Amino acid sequence: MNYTYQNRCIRLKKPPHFSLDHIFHCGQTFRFFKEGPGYLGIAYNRVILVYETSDLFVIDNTTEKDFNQIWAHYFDLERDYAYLSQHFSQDAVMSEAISYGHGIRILNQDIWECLITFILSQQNNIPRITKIVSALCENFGQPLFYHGKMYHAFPTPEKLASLSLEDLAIIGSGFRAKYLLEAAKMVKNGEIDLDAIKHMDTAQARLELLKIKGVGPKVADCILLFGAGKHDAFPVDVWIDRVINTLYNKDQFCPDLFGEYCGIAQQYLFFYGRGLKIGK
DNA sequence: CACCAGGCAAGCC
DNA sequence: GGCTTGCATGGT
Repeated sequence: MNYTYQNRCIRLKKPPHFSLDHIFHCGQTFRFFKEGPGYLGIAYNRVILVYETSDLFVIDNTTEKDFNQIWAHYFDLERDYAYLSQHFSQDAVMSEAISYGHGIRILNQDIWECLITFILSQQNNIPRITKIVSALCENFGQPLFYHGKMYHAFPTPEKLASLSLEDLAIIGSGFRAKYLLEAAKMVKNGEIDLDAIKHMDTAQARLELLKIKGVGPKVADCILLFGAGKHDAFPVDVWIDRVINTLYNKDQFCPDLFGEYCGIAQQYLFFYGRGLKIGK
């Protein structure tokens, strides 16, 4: 990949179909926040500051090694979104959705973080999910420092498994707290092997995730798509359901319409449906 | 006040 | 198997 590196800062030519605003506002991650010209975020126990210009994508506070081992994959830079956009656009609704949400990419996030944040997402709204995840990290995550300011990593399974319901009350997650603790214990004691799940085929990985209380079909699909690199997972939430009912013939709609990358198509449909309040 | 939020588990039939 | 109901909390 063609980039320059100087002063803990990676600069590369902005990939086609790349928009930080849309990447961070489509509800896939809850750990990036608008700051100055770009976004400050925490992932993989690191703080980064990212921004884009008309022709550059810049990642600050990193190293060449981290860029190559973490961030290039995190931002899905190796994938040909131009081809995918063109492919999806054969469908008229998708063509509109892609135009509306141009530049969305599916981030490759840590699967443990996805498991917990999407358990928290059920029957909840995005601003409040963000608030709860922030409280979770601030109270139980390892401190990280950037420009003299303190941030927090996502808490480990071991840390979360060591907590009680009373400890967790402070994050205000309501009835979901018991699911969090149980999930953390299953990961800690090896009953659930998240790394193994990433190497299973999608159907088998899904069955594994469904063993966790608080993880149903929709949350499992979000974990598969955002945390396990399973781009054929197609999460159906209230917005996708409205889009299908409003803009497609419900009886005929099938995710396979978009093939092995239907999960990426889903993200465009979600952003489009939610943004325009389609079907509401 | 009622209603909703990137659903799910448990209880019914 | 499918259908219904309760669920914590905060925002509108």
